[in-house]
Amino acid sequence: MSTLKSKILVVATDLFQTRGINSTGVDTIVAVAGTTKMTLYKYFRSKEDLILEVLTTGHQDFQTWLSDKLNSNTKKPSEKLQKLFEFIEEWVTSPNFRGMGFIKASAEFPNEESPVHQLSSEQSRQFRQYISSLATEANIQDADGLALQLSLLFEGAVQAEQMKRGSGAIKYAKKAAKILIDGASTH
Amino acid sequence: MSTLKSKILVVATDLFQTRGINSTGVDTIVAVAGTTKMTLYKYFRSKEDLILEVLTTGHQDFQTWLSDKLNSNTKKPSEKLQKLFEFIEEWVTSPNFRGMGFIKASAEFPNEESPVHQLSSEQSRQFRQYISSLATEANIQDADGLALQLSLLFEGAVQAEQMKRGSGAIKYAKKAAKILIDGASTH
DNA sequence: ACTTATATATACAGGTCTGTATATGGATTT
DNA sequence: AAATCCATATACAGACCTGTATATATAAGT
Repeated sequence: MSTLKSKILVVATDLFQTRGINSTGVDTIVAVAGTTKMTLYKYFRSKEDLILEVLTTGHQDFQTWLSDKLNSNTKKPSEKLQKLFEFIEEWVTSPNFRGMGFIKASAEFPNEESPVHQLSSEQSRQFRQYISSLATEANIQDADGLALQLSLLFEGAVQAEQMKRGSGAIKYAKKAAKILIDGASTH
Repeated sequence: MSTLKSKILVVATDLFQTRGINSTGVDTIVAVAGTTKMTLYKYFRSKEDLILEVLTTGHQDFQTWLSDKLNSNTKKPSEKLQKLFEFIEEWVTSPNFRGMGFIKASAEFPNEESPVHQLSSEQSRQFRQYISSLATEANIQDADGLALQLSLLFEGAVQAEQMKRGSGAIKYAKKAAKILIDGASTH
């Protein structure tokens, strides 16, 4: 991938999170990225295309990072679920944390027919599915139910952390997750 | 309050939730409300003022509805916390549910210096504080901690329900809340 | 040296947005 | 009946937005 294209993606990701998607014009993006609109529209057919690609790469980066962390630090399948919020905490509290893309995007594009909303919704579903697969590997009966509960905690904590950095929400989310996991394991 | 002013508030509340705040122009609001821009700017100094008032009335309505429900249906303080998610479920699944204002607003106005963001953040804090007071009345030790966890579940569920109506997220949030409350009560 | 690809600089068309200015229509009050 | 208030209708200024058109520079490959 061209360095300019990835530069635009990085800058857009940052600006979308810190200023909002609709409030960030393409002029601002190219100015910060140190290029021009002509170049941006060479790599992206429209602003909507840019938004979709920002969401896609952001979600891929997160999913890759998370599953790599889980696979390299745990051996038994049952441990992964327990360690999940450890790494989520590490991710949320890292200095370059910029929030979860699909949470903001779905708020700014509430229309269900919007491609941006549809992609956000799909990414949320995928993440829940991933947690559910971890729960299934850990021999938990209602894997989907637990996955939904954990994803609620996750999205709520990210929301809180986006709202106010250093709120400590993720710490209490981690505690709550442990209680819910332990509760679901015994049944 | 003038009927026209309240009509504008009702219409704006609905449009902000269904189309997004920044994507809804004042022209659209007055057209749906059946009035003109001149009237809108008679009652609201600016669009930002309108947004702030929509948030304020929406939050007041919710808080009033919720505490009235809790006060009229429960006697013992310890019951209120248990019944909390019952009524939240009733609210979320009601046909005129339009989401929680401050959750969307904070996503669309991420800049912490923005008055809209500040009000959203304050409303989130107030709601958490209310849950904490319920927990304190129920003799729970770490009332603030439990309140934070419950608010994460709440905001996550509302987020999920905003994303996809009838997702059933609130049902699992209710179950999770019961587990967390019971766990916090015994210690 | 010549061509080709890539990025820049700049301007602009067409649309939408907020907020205001001006003039007019009714209704109520005095 | 006259004056006052309230809402309407319409137009517009100024700013911002996306996306494109045109012309120029720069670098690399043949």
